Amino acid sequence: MLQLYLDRSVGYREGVTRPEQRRRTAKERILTAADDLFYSEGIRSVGIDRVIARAGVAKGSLYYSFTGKDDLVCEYLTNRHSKWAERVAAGIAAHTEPRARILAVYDALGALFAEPDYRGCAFMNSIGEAAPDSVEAQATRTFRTWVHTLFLDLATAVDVAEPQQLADALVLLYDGAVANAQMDSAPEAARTARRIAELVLDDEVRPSL
Amino acid sequence: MLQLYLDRSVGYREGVTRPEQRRRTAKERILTAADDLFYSEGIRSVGIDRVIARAGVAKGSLYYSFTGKDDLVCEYLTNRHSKWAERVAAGIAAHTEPRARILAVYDALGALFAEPDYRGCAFMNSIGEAAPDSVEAQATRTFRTWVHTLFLDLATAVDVAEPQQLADALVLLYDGAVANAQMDSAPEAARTARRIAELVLDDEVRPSL
DNA sequence: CGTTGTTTAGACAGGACCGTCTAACTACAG
DNA sequence: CTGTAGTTAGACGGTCCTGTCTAAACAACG
Repeated sequence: MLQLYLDRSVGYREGVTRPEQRRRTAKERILTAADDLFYSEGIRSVGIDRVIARAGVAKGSLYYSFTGKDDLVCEYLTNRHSKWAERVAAGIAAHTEPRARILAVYDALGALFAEPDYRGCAFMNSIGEAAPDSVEAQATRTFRTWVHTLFLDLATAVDVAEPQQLADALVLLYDGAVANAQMDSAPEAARTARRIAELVLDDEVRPSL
Repeated sequence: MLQLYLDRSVGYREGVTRPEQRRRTAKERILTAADDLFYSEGIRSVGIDRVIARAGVAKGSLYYSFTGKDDLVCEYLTNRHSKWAERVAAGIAAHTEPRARILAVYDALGALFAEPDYRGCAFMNSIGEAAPDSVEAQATRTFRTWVHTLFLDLATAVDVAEPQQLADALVLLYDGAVANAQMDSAPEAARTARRIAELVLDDEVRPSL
């Protein structure tokens, strides 16, 4: 059940915190603040102090809810993963034909890229400066296996000789769209990827006729 | 002309420094050490002290040759850019037919991915945690314009209705291969990208017949 | 009421990191 | 021989960051 905290904002020295945030738990406020800051400025670039200032929370609350920054980072990435997975699943579920279900992923990318504060894939951004055994690297690995199984499942549903090969191509197009959209601030990359994906599908399906 | 420094390694407390490095200028040693460390562990993850220890050089030498870490980072990225541009240009120059010249870029990627210490695109890695006005961001912007003009030039050489559209697709495949190869440690991504590029070329050229 | 779980403000230690500075030494050019 | 450019070792200050700790308040529940 929801834990409601009464409005204690009266008499508080005001920071960036907006009033609605005040009704939520400290952990929730920390997580949304961390998501904002980590995603827009980078995990290593943002210190604990920035996060708690943004959340309007005491430092003790952070170390009460999380074991440390790594723990917070882990939860940040896990949330990013699950939210995106839900969104993609919803996009896919809107279609029944295997081919349309594949293309729906690129449409989901297009909607993502169109968001004003889009700044690339959180995992791609984190992995560049991360150590191989860091929480970032671990979260990225599970994210990548999700991407691969997603496309392999979708590729297996269409009648094609080598689903793995098709899946590899689709993953590459997915990655290309994401990287392209970030580095060039080019949201139309999703449409380009989708167009090429159709080409690949035509090519993989036709020859078996 | 070359500035030769006599072997002063006698009696030096030994670090990681190998003997051949001792004959080069401090600036050169710093740059190769920085390249090794920045590329393999990330710019922000590697401190000045690590770099000078690896180079076997005094801290003063670094601030004698560079104005600061940013300056070193800038030169590191610039070198990465020019070396890669040379390599790609060499690969392209080996062919005369426009189509083959395009595919040569993906072959160059394949050779790059096959290197044992490949760890992705230095620019993609740096940009994730970089501020919009940082030297990393600036170097990345010039790198990206190089990528775009490269493919646009190549695309214009083939007889196609919309070279820009073809170039966009080729850039996306390039980015996809790079991202894919890094995140999944999958050097075969270059072949996948090449395969799809052939498909795109077939599609863009044929309809005008 | 008292207890337990949650939150606050802030001080503090410890470490990493960047950059400056000094004092001296080496190589080479004039 | 003298001066200049390059180089060295290391100390130092200042900043930032993570994580711990304390003392106190508050909320919910029994």
